[in-house]
Amino acid sequence: MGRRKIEMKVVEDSSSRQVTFSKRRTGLFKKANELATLCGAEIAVLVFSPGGKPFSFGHPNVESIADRFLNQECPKSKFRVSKNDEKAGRLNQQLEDMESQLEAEKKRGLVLDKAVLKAKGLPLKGKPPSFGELSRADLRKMKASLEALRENVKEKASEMEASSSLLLLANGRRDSYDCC
Amino acid sequence: MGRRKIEMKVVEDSSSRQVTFSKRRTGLFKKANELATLCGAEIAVLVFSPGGKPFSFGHPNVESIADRFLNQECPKSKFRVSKNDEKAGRLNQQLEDMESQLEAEKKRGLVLDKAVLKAKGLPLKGKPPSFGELSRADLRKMKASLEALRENVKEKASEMEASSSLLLLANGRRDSYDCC
DNA sequence: AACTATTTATAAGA
DNA sequence: TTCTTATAAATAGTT
Repeated sequence: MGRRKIEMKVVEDSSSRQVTFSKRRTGLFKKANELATLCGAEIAVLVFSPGGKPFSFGHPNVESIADRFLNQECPKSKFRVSKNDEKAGRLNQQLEDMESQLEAEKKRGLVLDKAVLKAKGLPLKGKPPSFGELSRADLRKMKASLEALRENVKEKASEMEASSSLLLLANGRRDSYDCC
Repeated sequence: MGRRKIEMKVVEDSSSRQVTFSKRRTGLFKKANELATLCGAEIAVLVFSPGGKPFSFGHPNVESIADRFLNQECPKSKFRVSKNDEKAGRLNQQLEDMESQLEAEKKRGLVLDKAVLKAKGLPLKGKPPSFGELSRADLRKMKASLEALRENVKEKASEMEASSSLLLLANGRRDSYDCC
């Protein structure tokens, strides 16, 4: 879609590849956002750049979508690639509200308030850890999340939601210790 | 992108919305595939249609992406928690210092005050720590995190969000073994 | 980061 | 639904 048509194969030049990645990732997230907005669809996009850096987009948020998929595709199939599952779920449509809220926050340039508030309330929902070992794992996550925050706090509105997910995980996932 | 430009708001007509969803979902997956192909990126896209039907795209597949995350984002070597170093009281004081420092950063355009307040309250607010060990660990973590925050609060947040997303997915998978 | 020439995606229409 | 086509968007190569 530009001056020339390009072959659909990996871009050899490292520099060009990085540029292409940046442009196309932006485009992909924009498309995802439009689909969510126009159709009231729930969408989550997870991406690892060629350099191994993670990016994501979620509407209304990645976490709920992931949970939803996991819960209904659980029976054996779990996650599969490019399959259209016919199992029906429930349409949750307060997307417009989210949109405008995020838009307002975006203008302020800062969108972590909600993430924080949300994260704050969730730790209580997890199963109470019996031993310090579990909490420590949580805290490790928290540390990681905050370090990430340090590196990266300026963002687009759409990214705020995923942030909350991270904080949520950091604070609430008691069962995550066994992955580290 | 067609005969006419359309408003970026939910398509009211149910039929049209369905058509738009189908077309755009196809387009989104195509874009995701191109990004993966051109840049060697790993991508997962999860979508719930307005009717609640799930669709997904993965390159190479969602699970591998989650696993990849776990392997690189949860190194055991990092974020170790020392057992007993400082007293809770002192940590609290440090947290407060951190808070005021962040307050200064806020004026520079970074709003993390709420994050700090939240973080500060969390350890004390959660389940009453039967073992002081937990509280101290919490505070220690928070302190470290906030120090990091103070250091430098700027970058792209997308990375951390993706991390959370993938973490969630990974955890979700593990959690769902029960019902599979 | 910006800027175009082109290629793509897609809103309407059939 | 699938195809067609006029336009809007995305973006490859360039500055």
